[in-house]
Amino acid sequence: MTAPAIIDRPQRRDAAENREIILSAAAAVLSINPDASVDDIAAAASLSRRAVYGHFSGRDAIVEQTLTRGASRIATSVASVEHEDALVELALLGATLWAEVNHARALANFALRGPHRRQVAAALAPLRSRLEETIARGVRDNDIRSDIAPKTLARLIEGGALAVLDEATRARMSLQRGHRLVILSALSTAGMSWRGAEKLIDTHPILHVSMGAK
Amino acid sequence: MTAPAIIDRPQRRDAAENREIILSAAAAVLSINPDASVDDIAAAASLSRRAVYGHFSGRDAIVEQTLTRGASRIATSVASVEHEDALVELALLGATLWAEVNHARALANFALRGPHRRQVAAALAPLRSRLEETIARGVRDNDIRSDIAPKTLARLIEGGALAVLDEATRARMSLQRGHRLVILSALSTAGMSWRGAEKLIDTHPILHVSMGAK
DNA sequence: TATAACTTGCACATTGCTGTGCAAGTTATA
DNA sequence: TATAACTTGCACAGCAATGTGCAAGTTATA
Repeated sequence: MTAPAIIDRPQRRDAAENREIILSAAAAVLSINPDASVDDIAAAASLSRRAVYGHFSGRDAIVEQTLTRGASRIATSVASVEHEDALVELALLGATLWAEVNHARALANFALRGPHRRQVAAALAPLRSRLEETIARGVRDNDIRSDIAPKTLARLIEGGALAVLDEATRARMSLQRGHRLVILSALSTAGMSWRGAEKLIDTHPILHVSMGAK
Repeated sequence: MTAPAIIDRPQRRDAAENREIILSAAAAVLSINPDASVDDIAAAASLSRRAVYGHFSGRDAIVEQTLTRGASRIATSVASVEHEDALVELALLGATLWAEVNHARALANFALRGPHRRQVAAALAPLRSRLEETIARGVRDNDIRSDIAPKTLARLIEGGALAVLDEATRARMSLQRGHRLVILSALSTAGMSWRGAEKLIDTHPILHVSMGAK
């Protein structure tokens, strides 16, 4: 016999894939039911519960990873949004959220209740501060309502957007329709009349279907 | 000895009171955390867990009663709302919801997830159909936006209102401020410009502080 | 193709919550 | 004030979910 050398092989490719699959499944399942069990997640990932524990130390770790992941995806998208017109920028922020519906909803489900509140709040901080910034600018430019404090207004726009995301999911809305609806919701809450909002969208090609970045 | 007559005394007054206290506590606790345990509810009611089981057959019964109760309170309030101007009526519906914040939020927490979905949906049906009605009338009168289907719009207004309720609770907003904010949110989502919404409120005393009914 | 990486299924201990029984108190009220 | 109504605390069984160990498979890859 040759030497019984202890060889360390690298992680197998399919294992790494499965890890991703689990996180995707978690995002999908948790966005519907934030109390979903490890078994539920495993089933959605077409893996055994036991295998899941091979990838994550426990349910909390899965939730944590899912949230961190969703938050950073959104943060990244949000960072690249910019426009001279605060209203257009606001609309683009809404569109960004729409592009990440599943992640956004998973986050939203944990934003209020449960022991992950703080973590989620921290993870969403970039989006929120960005939103407040844009709103403050819009108020200065007289484009956005001044009868509600920017901080409060930011929360209301955020809440309204999530309501749209829920309704869009529930009604299996088309991508185009959902895209436009999130934008309309944000602009309306920001103070625009509906005709004004429609017009703004129509006159800015960047707000149409494909949105700016990939 | 006299006859060992088996006497049936009526329920004691404090017991009936305790039942009410439990339901109030449940509404408060469940509006914050829909997964609250029987122990949490008992603690909020300043009673032992065991005593709670003396009043209700189980957690489900408590939840069920709480929801039914909240729904009927809201349904009653909603039924008395009426105004020739659809926009004003919409605003009044919002104010009604505000007057029942705790119950409304408790309901909302169960409207989406869990096995009580159907029950809650059924209980909220009157409010929703009323909302859709009012919206449809507003659209006919050219007072409400026509770019979003009335059914969808109803859901968005509902969602927006709940977002306000959440934010108002979180920020410990004053009654007046919350009242006005819910109305503003509804009118904005309905398509009004913010100046238009402010003006509408100011020109209709019925939309001010004390709202119509008690 | 040999082998380590990975998955699976099962068993098992643990935890937290539900719901019930009972004995010993406390409190409203006939 | 006697007594039934009510509350309390404790013990206990049941259940669902978590997290771990292990033996026997399957699959990627060196």
